[in-house]
Amino acid sequence: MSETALTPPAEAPEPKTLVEGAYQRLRRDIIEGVHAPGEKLRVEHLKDRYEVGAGTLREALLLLVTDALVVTQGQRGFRVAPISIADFEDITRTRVLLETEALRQSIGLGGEDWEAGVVAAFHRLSRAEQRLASQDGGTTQEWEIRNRAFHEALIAASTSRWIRHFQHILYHQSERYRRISLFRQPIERDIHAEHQALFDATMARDATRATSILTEHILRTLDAVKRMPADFFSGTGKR
Amino acid sequence: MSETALTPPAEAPEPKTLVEGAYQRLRRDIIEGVHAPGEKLRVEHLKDRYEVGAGTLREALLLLVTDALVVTQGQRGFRVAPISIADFEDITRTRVLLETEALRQSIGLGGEDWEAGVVAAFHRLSRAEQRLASQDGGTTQEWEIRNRAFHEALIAASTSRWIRHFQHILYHQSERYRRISLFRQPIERDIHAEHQALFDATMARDATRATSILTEHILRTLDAVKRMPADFFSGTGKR
DNA sequence: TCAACATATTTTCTCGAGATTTTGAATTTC
DNA sequence: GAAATTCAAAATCTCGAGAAAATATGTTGA
Repeated sequence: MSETALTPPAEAPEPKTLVEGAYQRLRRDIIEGVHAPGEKLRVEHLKDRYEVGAGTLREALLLLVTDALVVTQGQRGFRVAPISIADFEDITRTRVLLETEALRQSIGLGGEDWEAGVVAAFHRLSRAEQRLASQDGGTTQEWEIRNRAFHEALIAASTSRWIRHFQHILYHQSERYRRISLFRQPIERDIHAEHQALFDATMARDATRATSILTEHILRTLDAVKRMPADFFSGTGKR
Repeated sequence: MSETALTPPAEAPEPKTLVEGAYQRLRRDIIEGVHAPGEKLRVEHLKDRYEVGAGTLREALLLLVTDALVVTQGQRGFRVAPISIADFEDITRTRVLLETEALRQSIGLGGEDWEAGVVAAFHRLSRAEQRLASQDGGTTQEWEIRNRAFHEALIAASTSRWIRHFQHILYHQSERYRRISLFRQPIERDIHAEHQALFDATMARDATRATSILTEHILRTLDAVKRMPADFFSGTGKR
């Protein structure tokens, strides 16, 4: 049994339909910057790249509106959602608000299954970080997936579907920015230390300390992006 | 110049396209319970009612997925999002989390324009409540619209687009439940008193008191729904 | 040289029909 | 009688072409 079978693919829930398939590939391409922020998404053009009909691609784009990765207005087609420092600051602070609340709930309510999930996710992430540090075949994409899995495991025991839903959306959003910041300034060693501290506080059921660490942890990425050249965001995809 | 021209219709931003038109009408029908929670939404059936093509209606349904008023899975079509007491409790508590934070920001940052907006919205709401109390041509729908306008005016000065976005979604959700509770137990006189207290605390820039009142105010609807017969939620639209 | 207008091209939006899949009923088998 | 299988009906998903709108281009006149 392969590893991907044990890990219900957090990213790819097996596309049951052409629309879902196009949706997933489009989403990944937008997050990875293949389609630049603000860029116009012409249906006729894209239907070749993703090998589906025009109507099908339109539906996929409509689904991306749900994730706020694509915007559409009136009769003027689709466009990749623009990015800006102000937007990322907003995303980050809202994420802190939701994710700390969810973590607080998890620590208060989580049972053994939740604990086991956190331990497993932390272990996986740690291994990926080791591999990344030693240049031993570790990929950023692998780390990205396991990082999200860890964050989601932390809040998995939250009773609030809605908080988890919104947190999911915001995580996708910040992924776009994180990718930019990593491009300039590769992963630093102390991210693992942050994760370790977060893990320890969580397992000790110390909600105050855990949420505090989580807040710092999330805000740190904001600082990294803030330090980037300001014109980085206005360069592409206008008009 | 009519009143609706001055008030950029918070509900109907002028459908520029058939999809948007069908989307708006469908959304209203779902919120009003024309399509019961859990009910299957057959495209062939609905395209007659809304007088659009099948593909167009599909796109409208996809847009409703964004608002989480419609759910879709794999190859099994569309369905009105189900409701439950647990879900409403979740919605309400998440709303409290977001809306109090947004109100706190507004009170801290809001300028004269924001104040003027709050005053105007409160005035409109008060008049609607007077009319409703005196049976003088006041409609519940009018009250509903102005109630939302008031709540949105309160947090209009928040810097967070994302919080406002999520709050907007949750408000639509709770509208479905509120409609049910009003059906059983009509508006009580003290709702106006709550609004008055909330208004006063906000204008006094007392963030602590204002958020406290807002929390109570929102939770009160939850209590009303909780007191309803439990089988109210499982009655319709199964399978 | 610039602005305003009219035209042409591109793009979006909309629709109906065909291919797949799911659902439901009837039949068969244990 | 209940479970499994088979077959028919219904519904979803998908596609390409035509109508409407927006954008780009070219022309005319001051």
